[in-house]
Amino acid sequence: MTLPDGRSRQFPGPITGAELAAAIGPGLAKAAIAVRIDGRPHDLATIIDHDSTIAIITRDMPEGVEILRHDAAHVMAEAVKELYPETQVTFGPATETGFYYDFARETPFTPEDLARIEERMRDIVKRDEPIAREVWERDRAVAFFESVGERYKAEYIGEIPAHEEISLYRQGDFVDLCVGPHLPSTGRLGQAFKLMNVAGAYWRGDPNNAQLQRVYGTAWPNQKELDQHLFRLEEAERRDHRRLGRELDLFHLQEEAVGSVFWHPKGWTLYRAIESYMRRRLEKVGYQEVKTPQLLDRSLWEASGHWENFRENMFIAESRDERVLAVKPMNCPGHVQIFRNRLRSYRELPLRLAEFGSCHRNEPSGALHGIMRVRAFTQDDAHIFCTEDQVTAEAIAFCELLLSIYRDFGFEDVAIKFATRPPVRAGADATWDVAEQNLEAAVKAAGLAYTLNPGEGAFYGPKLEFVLRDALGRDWQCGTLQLDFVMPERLGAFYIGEDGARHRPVMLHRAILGSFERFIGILIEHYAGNFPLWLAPVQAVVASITDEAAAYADEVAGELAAAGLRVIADTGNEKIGYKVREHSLAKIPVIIAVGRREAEQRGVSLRRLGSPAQEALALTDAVAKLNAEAAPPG
RNA sequence: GCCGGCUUAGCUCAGCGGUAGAGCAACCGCCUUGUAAGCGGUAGGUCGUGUGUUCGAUCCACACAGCCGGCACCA
Repeated sequence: MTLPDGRSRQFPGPITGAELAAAIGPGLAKAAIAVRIDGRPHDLATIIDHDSTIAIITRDMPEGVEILRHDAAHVMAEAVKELYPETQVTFGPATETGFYYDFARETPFTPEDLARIEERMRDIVKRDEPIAREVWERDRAVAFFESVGERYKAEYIGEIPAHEEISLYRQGDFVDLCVGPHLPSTGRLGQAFKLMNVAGAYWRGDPNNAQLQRVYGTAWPNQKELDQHLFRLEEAERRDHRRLGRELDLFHLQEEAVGSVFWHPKGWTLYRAIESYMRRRLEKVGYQEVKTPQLLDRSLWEASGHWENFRENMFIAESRDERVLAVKPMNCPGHVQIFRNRLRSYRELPLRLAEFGSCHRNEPSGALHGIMRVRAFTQDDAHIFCTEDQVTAEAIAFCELLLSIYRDFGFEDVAIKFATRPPVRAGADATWDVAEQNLEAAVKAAGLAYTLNPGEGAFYGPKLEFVLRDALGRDWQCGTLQLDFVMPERLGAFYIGEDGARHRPVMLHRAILGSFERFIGILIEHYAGNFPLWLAPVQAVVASITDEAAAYADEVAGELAAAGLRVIADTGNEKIGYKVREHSLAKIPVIIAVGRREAEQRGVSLRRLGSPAQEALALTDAVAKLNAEAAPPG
């Protein structure tokens, strides 16, 4: 047996994973929950009867935690079957932070049911029931599950490929179809789990199927990690952009404009700070800003293919002469109109048209979420018209721009996904071959690592999806780069080449922030509302300590404002401690206190959000210093 | 859109078949203040909307809307 450290051990005959772990050491035997044999995970009870590469999987390894969570799902299913025998079990996998199990049941589970189920799960863990794997003959397994009324399980067996084993796992009186591996016994799960909530979920993810009851839980190797996870959830709640949006007076939402944001002065200041930053970054690298109509005739959407693919999600309007118009759900057809409005020469390529494009999409009501998923939003959209030869250079330049901009917003960790042709699409397969090859070559040329996201491309082309990781470790897909050979053809875009003939341009659809609304939501949560100085809606407050200093406070605020800072004066009749608290809660980055002393010396006392330290400065120095600090990056 | 839950003052939340309460915020006054809550007072609600049951509904039932958690969707 070859072990992970490269050493090998000899055994006289076949041995189980558990015995192997025990042979290595008692500590390992205790922590062991499964064994990896020649790269594949198995139960500890698996008999190893040939020379193999072996690794013991312990409960603190990522692979081990996944098994633990999968077992938690099984224990939950056992608990549910004991408490509610009429319930059918379906699927119950591990997730990122826990597990779920989908149950088929007439009456939905209530929160009280969850408490009962969780209690019973703890009993089952205490019972420490052995978990045993059995391989069954296919027909017998189907007959068995049908006989016990588990129709979903029986149906699923029929879809397991013929060459695969049908394995069942038995714990106590509960038997479940499962590939495993699993723990040796229910006691090994431990008690560091918790049921979280119930939700509806379609059988096999298909809305045409029955809706099942999905019970979510979280599970960890030990209580400490469970507690940490629950604390992270609380932290996420504290940072929730809907909560901070209200507390910081950034925006609100209301029934009369579902899915649209009412931006308040502070929120709009933040929005404009981001917009002007983006505008400057784009101009520097050769984009030209445009603005295209909100309403465009139906015929254009038919030509682009959007009418066919997204009709249900478009807002439709009618003009008085009975033309049918759609409120634009995206900007590309508009940009193509600008491109094809006159003859274009190859000398103009690459032509980069950018728009802070205000779009409307009639999203299903259940999809809406704060300002992250809305019906009215603005994209930092642009379309690059270029030749096939220019694709790689444009793609590399775009990736560099995107990563640099993400860094400026405090996102260092960015993953890339490569999304290939979807099942329903426009354009010939040969066109897709070329597009996918080009995009793959481009991302490789940019020297960036990516993972494949098969079948997730846009209907007109493959795409790169840029996923950033926030301060809480959550992933958000924001940027995109899409390579499109289809739209230029459908909308009749061409340019005159060096040879004097007409050629089709390639179109790159690209966005960095995605939507302003969503990106601002992400920023709020990433920074927990503590924006860096250049983004803070109010950058500084000048608070007077006594009435005597009020006039001077106004003067200081005036000087800072004249230097271009966003500043307010607080000359109200409150103690300085009260003012510091109020403005700290409002997350204003700089609080400047001025009393009689400062007024006499023309100085300020400066304090940063989150720190009790005070800094005494001359007014002129403070203005220069803050002004320099508040300069946007890039 | 689907499943489930929720909806009481600006916010956070009590409450109950006999038409409502707290804290914070707001407003007014006193205090003239030195770095995360000084003190006192005042005002504030068609209990999401509609229909029904009832002598009487914020409370019970039904419908609708919005929101929340998921699912599905995301050009």
